[in-house]
Amino acid sequence: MPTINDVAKAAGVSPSTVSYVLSGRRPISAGTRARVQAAIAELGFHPHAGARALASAKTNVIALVAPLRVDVNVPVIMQFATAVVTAARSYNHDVLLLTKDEGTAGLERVAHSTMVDALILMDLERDDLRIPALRRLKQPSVLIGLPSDHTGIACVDLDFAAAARTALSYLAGSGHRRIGLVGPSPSVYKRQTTYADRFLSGFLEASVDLGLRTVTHPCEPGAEGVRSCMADLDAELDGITALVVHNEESLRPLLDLLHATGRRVPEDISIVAVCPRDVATAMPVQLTSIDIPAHDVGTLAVETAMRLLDGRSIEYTRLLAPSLVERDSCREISPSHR
Amino acid sequence: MPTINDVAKAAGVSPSTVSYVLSGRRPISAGTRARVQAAIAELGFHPHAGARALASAKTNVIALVAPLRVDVNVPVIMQFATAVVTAARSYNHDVLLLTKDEGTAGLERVAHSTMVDALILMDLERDDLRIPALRRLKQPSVLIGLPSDHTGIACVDLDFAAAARTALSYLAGSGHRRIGLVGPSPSVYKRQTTYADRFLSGFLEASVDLGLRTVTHPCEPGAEGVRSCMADLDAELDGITALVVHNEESLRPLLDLLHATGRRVPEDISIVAVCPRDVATAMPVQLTSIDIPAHDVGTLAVETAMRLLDGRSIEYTRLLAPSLVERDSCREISPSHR
DNA sequence: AGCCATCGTCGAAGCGCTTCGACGAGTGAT
DNA sequence: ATCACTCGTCGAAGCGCTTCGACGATGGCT
Repeated sequence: MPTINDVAKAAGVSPSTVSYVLSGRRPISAGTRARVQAAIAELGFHPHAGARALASAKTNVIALVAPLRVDVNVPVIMQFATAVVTAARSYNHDVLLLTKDEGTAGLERVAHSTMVDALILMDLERDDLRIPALRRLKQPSVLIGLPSDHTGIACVDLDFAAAARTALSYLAGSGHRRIGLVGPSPSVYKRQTTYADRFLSGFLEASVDLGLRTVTHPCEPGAEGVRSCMADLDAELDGITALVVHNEESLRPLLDLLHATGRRVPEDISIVAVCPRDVATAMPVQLTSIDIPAHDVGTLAVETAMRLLDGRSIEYTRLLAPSLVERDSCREISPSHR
Repeated sequence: MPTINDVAKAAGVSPSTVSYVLSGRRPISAGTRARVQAAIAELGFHPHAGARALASAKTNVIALVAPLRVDVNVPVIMQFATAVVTAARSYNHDVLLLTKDEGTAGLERVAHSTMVDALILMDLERDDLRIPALRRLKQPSVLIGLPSDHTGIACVDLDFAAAARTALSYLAGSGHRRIGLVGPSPSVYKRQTTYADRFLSGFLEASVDLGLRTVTHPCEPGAEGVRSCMADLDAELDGITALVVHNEESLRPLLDLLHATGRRVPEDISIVAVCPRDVATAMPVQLTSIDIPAHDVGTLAVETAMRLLDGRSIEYTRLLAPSLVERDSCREISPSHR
């Protein structure tokens, strides 16, 4: 492996000049620059990352802390990760992948040993223990999610409350008055993942504002979970004409159940799903849905981290506006039936 | 951030002694060790990763190159990644996540700049362009997959040929004589992902050996793809009594189709799936399946990398034996019907 | 008693890069 | 012609760690 000294000799300049060519931090004449670049190319020189980190106090690496359980929301996690890696690369950074399992200790390990310049975390809980730890780090962090006490920490997420409102006002606009919410699984609530709460409160508020009769229920995974969730919803409110489904995993079994029980979508019951676009379109009925913009959120998280790193101003809380796409799972209720 | 010098002063020893306490490479008296450790704890000292990498020529980081497209096999990718990260941590290593999109350039970048000690790649193609590049790196690499020319490079994977044989001989053992293969999507074949080929040739060989009538077809994703795949299979061979499905995405639509066309599983048609356990059990009919042991493969890949790193011997090609788990999607054909 | 190993510790030399201050050579204004 | 800059380059210091050789102190042998 050639070093910067080898390059310097080959180009007939000093090592510092090579460094300045690389970084552009000082003016270098066109001729010198060309010679240096030629030498770099010829020798196949790549600066040693460790040496660089040591001398410059920057690693050009960001940590991504992901929940690598298999249980939850795998495709969404994957989309976040993809977006983060891609965006990071576009800023000439790499991504160190940590599991949420390592908890606070993992964050401190990579931060204290100066392996990363910044951290991006996903799957935050309401009172996430990692937050106080994050505050103590010298590296900035960006959260994908919105825990309760996030003062001074950058947060990026879909505006789930607005998403719930959007879903309801869309349905209300089509004449629906009796609407059920198929929520995430109880374990998501138990884990206090905040998007569940935010969606739920948005849902409840909007249902008051719009004067709707609504009923909500978490939904265990699997066919049995869906069956009992639907049974509960139906028991608590009859004449339900629409469902809002905030539970990717249950979408499929739910459609199966409705089919099996002879409730046609959208003729007998309308559905608005909250899920990634491709999940909505992979169903036998193309679902009208509110997208979870994982790509945008991931990209924005990286962008925010970069701004933080070079001291530019940021908005500490960025909740992306939901967008609803109409497909084939909703129908208008004619005024006579309202 | 305290440095090793601060620790040395606090403990009243030289920096090198601290280093030896940390690394254990030279004997240190119990008393000294205790004082040093106390100083480390008190100051909250964490060695600077860059400095370490520079001085020791080791980063304790391995690269994981994953296909971060959304299109293929997301849960399996995720399981590999999880296993790799977890295993790496157990060897005190971290994981740098790269996308396959970066191609050869990405590998060279992280390798030449000494960001990683070893590389693990997944989703290899038959004549993967990255292999020659890998050979030129000073860091060792481990492949999850089995490209055609892999001499001198460690490979780990499920033995897909054996998996196909296992599936067929299981079905043959239950009296099935006419069997269809629902293969991966054409794009997987086009990409020359080798597991598809290996499974297919295992399938064809075994069908000859066992004297079966078989027919095979790739399967486009989605309901339409499944429909046309089944139509082709039925057209080319009538009286099919069993299907082997080597296509996770199609499992669900396939079951729907069979249901819709009145073919009951397993009464009218038996199914053996090749997919992760949890996919097999998430279906309305619990599927008899051959597991894709992503966790084992990922762990083994890391283990192999570690052996390579400390110069221990390895087996260059490790194909894990398939294991078939019986569930509810197969039935025995009575001799009179054969 | 004398010798050789071994043990435990230290000092110093790097590892490869960035960055700061310095300095000669141009440039424009006076 | 002179001064004051700016431009382009260099040299050296230093980032925080590992590791090699050296060396005094012990201890087990003969």
